[in-house]
Amino acid sequence: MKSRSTSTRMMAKKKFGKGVEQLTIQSIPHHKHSEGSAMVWACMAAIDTMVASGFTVGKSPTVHKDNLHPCNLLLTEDGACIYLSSAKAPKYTYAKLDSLKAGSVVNVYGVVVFFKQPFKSRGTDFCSSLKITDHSNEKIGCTIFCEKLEDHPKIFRNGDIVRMHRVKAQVFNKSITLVNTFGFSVVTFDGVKGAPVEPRTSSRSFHFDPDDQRTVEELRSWAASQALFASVTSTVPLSAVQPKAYFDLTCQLLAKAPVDTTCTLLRVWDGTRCPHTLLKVIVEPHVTEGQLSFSKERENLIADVLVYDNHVEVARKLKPGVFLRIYNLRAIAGSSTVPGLTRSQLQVDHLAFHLHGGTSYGRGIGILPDNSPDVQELKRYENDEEALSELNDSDLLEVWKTPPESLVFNDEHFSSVGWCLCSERSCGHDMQKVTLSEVKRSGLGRVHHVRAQLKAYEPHRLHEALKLYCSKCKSMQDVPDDELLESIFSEASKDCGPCSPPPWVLSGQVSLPRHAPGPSNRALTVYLLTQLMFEGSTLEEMCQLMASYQNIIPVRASGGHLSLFDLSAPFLFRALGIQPLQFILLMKLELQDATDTLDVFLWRHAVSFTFLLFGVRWD
DNA sequence: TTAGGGTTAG
Repeated sequence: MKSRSTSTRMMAKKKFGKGVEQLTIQSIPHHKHSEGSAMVWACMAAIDTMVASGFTVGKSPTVHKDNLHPCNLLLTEDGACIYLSSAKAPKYTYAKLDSLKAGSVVNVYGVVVFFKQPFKSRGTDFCSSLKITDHSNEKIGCTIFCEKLEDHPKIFRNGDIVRMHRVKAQVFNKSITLVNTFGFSVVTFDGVKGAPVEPRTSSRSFHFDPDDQRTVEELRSWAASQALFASVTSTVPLSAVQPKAYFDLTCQLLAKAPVDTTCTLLRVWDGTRCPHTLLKVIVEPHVTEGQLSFSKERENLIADVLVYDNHVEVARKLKPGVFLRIYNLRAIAGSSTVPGLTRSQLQVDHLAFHLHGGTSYGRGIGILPDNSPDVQELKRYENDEEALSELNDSDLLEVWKTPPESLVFNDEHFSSVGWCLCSERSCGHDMQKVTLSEVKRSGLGRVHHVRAQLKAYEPHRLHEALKLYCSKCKSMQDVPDDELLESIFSEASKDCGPCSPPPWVLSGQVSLPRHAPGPSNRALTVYLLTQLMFEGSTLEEMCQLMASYQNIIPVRASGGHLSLFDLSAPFLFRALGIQPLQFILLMKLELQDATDTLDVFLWRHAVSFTFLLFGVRWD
């Protein structure tokens, strides 16, 4: 076996995988050399060329056991060499998507504008369906059949960039489509401009040179300038979920349990708190995989997701702890369609999450690798929540973690003082970043991504971020301290004088006790109004009573005495139009970039995360 | 071979 043609013919007897021809290389002691030396030329999947010289060809002693090639290459100790011919690696050329000819096998680059996670076909393979585009603006559908999931494109979001080798152009419904063919391989890249160009692939080796780097960066830049994704779904955290909406959820799986043959429960969280009350599904503890129960604080952050039909098989393979993106998840409020599963009938108005059967609109479950930027971001949120839980003893924190319900800011109020209001909104991370001056020019009600430098922020102490907010008139004020309270009373005392009280109020005079501070013999005007104090009522009952009575105060029996609830309990003085104030957290950031500066308000959870981020004092 | 994007109806 001295010639290249001989060796090539020999290797063709056996194939391993698709297009890979292989001989085993063994090292043996010098005295066992046999059958002369050989120079062998091998081509592995037409990618890497290897030249091996000074080897001995021998019969494989294990051919009947391993069913591999009948010959071995035996490595001698006298100058045998292997030449890995990276310089001779074929130079790939890539077809533009508007130049595809039916029947041709090509290599292509493209920006993903639609994709489905691999799903089981009716045949032997998993099937990936995607649509890609490039500078030509042609959009080409692609169908990838591979038996192994790891051979499929690792696409996580629209905008990702794929490079495919050896796909065949076919005509279907008068349009060109691409289907994988013999020797197919695919590599995927993050589509975010400026992100590292790191290939996602399970291949042990693949071709990548500076031209590829340039191509990826050019496609990123081009895609950023195009409106490519008119997608109806987007990645939304639990804190921004809207009932009835379809959305993509990036989350961590905490536990799972089969519900029946067509439905599996996934218990997930993303570190954010959904403002809606979430439906909780009952399952038998012995069928639950993962943690069975959680603290009350954590439970409030966990979403129960019901996945159906074809997704049950995918869910079966998931391990608790894994990071997921659930595509085309649906939030449904008022659901009573989980028979026998709800903990009580009171859950009928709670928010349920369903991953319906089928793959329409990319519906499916994808596993995110731990090193993906999305997972890193998720971990930051989750860690923040962990930190908050540990500090749960603080009264202040309790107030902080109890955001008022239905808190709605009035945009006009803030725009009138020239400040930009950043309310809690969802935004896809594939949004293009804009400059601060563009934000200022774009008007109210828009959602933006900006990258800017923090110039200043206030307050510097957490307790100063706590404000009192009126949901009725939208006003906001500092929490009064003793000094402020004193000045409020002092100011009000100057306005004392005769007035006409409402007819349902009794009025009179009382003398201050002799030992009271201030001038002696002072008399104060008093007004008496009827108040109802209720003991033992539920919140719901209190709310019902408020519709019928003017003034209501909830009370309790404490140590044999009548006492008030703590200040967080609602009370009502409708007679004088009093509206209980709510605690909120507010923080102001001053941002700057090359184009402008911008004052930004953060509120609710955004403040807590920012304080943690800045290491601001908690006292 | 398979699928060939375009919502379950729990």
